[in-house]
Amino acid sequence: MTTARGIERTAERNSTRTQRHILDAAAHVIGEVGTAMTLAQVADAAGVSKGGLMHHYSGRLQLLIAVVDDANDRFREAVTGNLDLSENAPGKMLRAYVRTLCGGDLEAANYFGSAPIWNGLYGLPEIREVMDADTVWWEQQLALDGLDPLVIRIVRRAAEGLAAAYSYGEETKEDLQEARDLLLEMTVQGVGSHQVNPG
Amino acid sequence: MTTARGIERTAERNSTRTQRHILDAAAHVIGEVGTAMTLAQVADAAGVSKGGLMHHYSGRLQLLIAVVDDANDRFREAVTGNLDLSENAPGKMLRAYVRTLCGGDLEAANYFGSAPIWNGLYGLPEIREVMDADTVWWEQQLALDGLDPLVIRIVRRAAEGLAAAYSYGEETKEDLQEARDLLLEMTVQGVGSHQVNPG
DNA sequence: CTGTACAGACCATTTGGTCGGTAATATCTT
DNA sequence: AAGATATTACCGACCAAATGGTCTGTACAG
Repeated sequence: MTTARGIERTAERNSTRTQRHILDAAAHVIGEVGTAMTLAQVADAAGVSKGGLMHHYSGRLQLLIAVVDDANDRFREAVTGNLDLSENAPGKMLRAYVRTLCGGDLEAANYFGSAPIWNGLYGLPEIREVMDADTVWWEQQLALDGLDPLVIRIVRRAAEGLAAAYSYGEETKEDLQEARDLLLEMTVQGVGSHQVNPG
Repeated sequence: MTTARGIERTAERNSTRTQRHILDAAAHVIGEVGTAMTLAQVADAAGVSKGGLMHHYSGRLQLLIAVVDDANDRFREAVTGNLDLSENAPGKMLRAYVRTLCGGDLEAANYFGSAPIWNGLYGLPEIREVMDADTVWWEQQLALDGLDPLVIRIVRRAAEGLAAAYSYGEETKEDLQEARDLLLEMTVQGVGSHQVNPG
C-alpha cells in the first residue's frame, strides 16, 4: 500500500473539499424545502453530478445523517469558540450557547443547534438517534455549569426560540442581540424567584 | 338556487367532517415527515381515497395552505380560550400564549404556534404569505398588552422554544409546566434590568 | 496499470394529478 | 306519490413527471 499512500492523500483532499460542498449545499436545501430535499437539488447546489454525489454518500439517508452529524459538530465548535474562560460567574457554557445562537450569524441560527430546522428528520430513526445523542451531550454540558437547572432551560430555550424566529425573518438582528444581552444577564442574576446565588 | 339549498346543507356537514379528518391527518403526517408529506399518506391517514382527497383540495399546495391556515386558526382559538380576563396585571394575552404552548398539551405544542414544526413550508411563497400574516397578527396582539416589548419577546420565544423541545420529547411535561410558571412570573415581575412597573 | 473522483445515461418506483364512474340525497315534474 | 334529474361526496384506475439509485465510462494521479 505504499503505492497508494500518496494517491490517498491528495485524493482525500479533493474528496474532503467536495464533501464540504455537498454538506453545505444539502444543509442549505434542507433549510429551504425541509425534508422534501432532493438528491438532484443537492447535487445541483453542490456543483456535482448525481453520480458524484452518490460516490461520496451511498444514499439519501446516509447523506442526511452526514448533514446532521456535521451540523452538530460545527455547532459544538462554534459554541466552544464562543466560550469566555475569563468569566468567573457560573454559566460559561450556557452563555457561549446563547452568544452563538443569538449573535446574529444567520448560519448559526439557521443551520445549527438542537434546531427546529431539522424537523421532519426526526421521523427517520437513524437520524433521531444521532440527534438524541447530541441532545444528551448538550444537556450534560450545560448542566456542568453549576446554574439552576430551570434557569438553564429557560435561557436555553429562549435562545433557541429567538434563533428560530430570527432565521424565519421574524426578528431583526438588533432585536435579537438586545434579547441576547438580556438572556446573558439572566444567567448571572437569575430569573424571578430563581435568583442565582453567586459562588 | 333555492333548489340546491337543502342539499348543500347536509352535504356541507359531511364535507366539513371529512375535511376535518383530512386536515388533522395532514397535520399529523407533516409532524412526522415534514415537507415530505405525501398525498397518499394523508389520504390513508384520513381514511379517504386519493380521489376523495382531491375532491376537497384541488392539489398539494392547496392542502398545505389549508392545513397551515387551519392550524393558525385553532391556535388562536386555543390561546383565546386560555385568556384569564380576571387578571389585572398587563400581559394577559402573553400569559395565555404561554399557557397554551407550555400547558403540556402535545397537540398544542406540536401543531400550533408560529411553530418550527412547519419548517420547509416557508419555502413555498403562498404559504409564507399566510404565515407572515399570522406573524404580524400575533405581534400586534401581544404588543397591545402593555408590556415591555423586550420582555414580550423573551417570554414568547422561550415559550416557543420550550414547546418545540417538548414536542421533540426533550422536555418532560412536569419540567415544561415548571418552566411555564416561571415564564408567567416573568410577565409580572419582568426580567433582569427590565422590571415591570405595574400600571 | 491501478485506484480514485466524477459524469451522465438509464431504470424501477413513487408521486401529483386527471378522469370516468357510482352511490346517496335532495329537488322538480307530473 | 313516484319517478326523472341534478348535485354532491367519493372511489380507484390511469398517466406523465419526478425521484432514488445503479451502472458503465472517463480523466487523472501516482
